[in-house]
Amino acid sequence: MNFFWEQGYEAASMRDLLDAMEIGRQSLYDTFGDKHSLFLASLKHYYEQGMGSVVAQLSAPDGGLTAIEDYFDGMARRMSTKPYRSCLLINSAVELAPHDPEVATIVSRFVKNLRKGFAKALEVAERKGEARVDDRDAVALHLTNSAMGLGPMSRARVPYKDLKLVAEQILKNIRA
Amino acid sequence: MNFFWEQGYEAASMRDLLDAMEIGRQSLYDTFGDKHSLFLASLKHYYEQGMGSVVAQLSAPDGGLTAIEDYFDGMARRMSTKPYRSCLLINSAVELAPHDPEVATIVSRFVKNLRKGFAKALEVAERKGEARVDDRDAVALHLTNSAMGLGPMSRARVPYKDLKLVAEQILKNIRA
DNA sequence: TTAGTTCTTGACCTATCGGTCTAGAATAGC
DNA sequence: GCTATTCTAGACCGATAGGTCAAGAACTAA
Repeated sequence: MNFFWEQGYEAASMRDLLDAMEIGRQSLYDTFGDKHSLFLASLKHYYEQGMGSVVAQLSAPDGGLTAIEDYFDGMARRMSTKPYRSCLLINSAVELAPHDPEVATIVSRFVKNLRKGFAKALEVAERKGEARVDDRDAVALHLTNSAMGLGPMSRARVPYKDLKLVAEQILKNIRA
Repeated sequence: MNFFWEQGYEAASMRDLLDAMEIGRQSLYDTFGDKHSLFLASLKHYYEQGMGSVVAQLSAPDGGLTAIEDYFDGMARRMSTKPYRSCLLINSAVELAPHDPEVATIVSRFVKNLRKGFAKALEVAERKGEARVDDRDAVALHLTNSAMGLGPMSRARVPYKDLKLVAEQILKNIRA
């Protein structure tokens, strides 16, 4: 997963992956079948063990604006650590989704969940009086778009301080 | 250029490129050298003949808010036309920039110019009384991030009406 | 101890990758 | 009409891609 995350799908050769995983060739093929299946397993793992819980925290009943802030701060920080890997789901959306239906399905589900998460967080924030938005769904969509933007930004080597500035600006726009 | 734009760098084989370009194999190698040089030529062409002028229009002395609006509307529209190609510069940032210094340089220059363009448009908008922003550079950065977000969004098949909604929301945030 | 399973090693396979070479066809300039 | 350059067609190249096979090593359980 980490290797695909850094290198992308096509640029990661099975040789490199085997070296990185430090297992035997046959073990890998016995366990995962082929490269594409291995990638799908990686992407699902990333989603379920990684981003899934991060997205889920947006829907926390006591989250609200803090949950949104944590999301963007966390993303900005993760995006800016040593190997600039961006986010595997965003990378996959760009590189593979157009000609890989299975990847497209996973990516699409992620985007929908993220959008729902933001909508929920906004709802809580409104109830707590932290935010005031006229069209909650449109704002949730805008937040989703901003989240996706951080991927290309980090790969373009935009430094942490600027990503942090983006995160602050996003929050400023919805804060009451 | 169009083929790379749709398929990405690695996924586009020289065979496919030759078919798409409808020229002889040797003509291509004589003219461009190799695949990587061909790609760089494509990316530069895309930048100079395509995005360059779009970005430049942001700095138009009479642009202001309208220029920003046109930029996002245009992007949303272009992103949503038949083959969902996103933007070649954003695609390249994600797929290649981390391990391709030459691509990284072009992409980085693009991001900087886009940011400057937004800053200039905001300056004009403020002077015309169309917008009021507290930290112009931070807002420009935020707009840049939003622009980058449209790439992954379109590749994730988010429909036009939603991208349009994102564009409207962006404008709403800076309008006076 | 021993039988059965799992893991590792590395030789091996075919297909395709990017790229070269050559010889003929077309197209220019004069 | 002739020469020189450019383009095309397609055979060809080594390297490497993803993937298979077979045999031995290591571990597990009774």
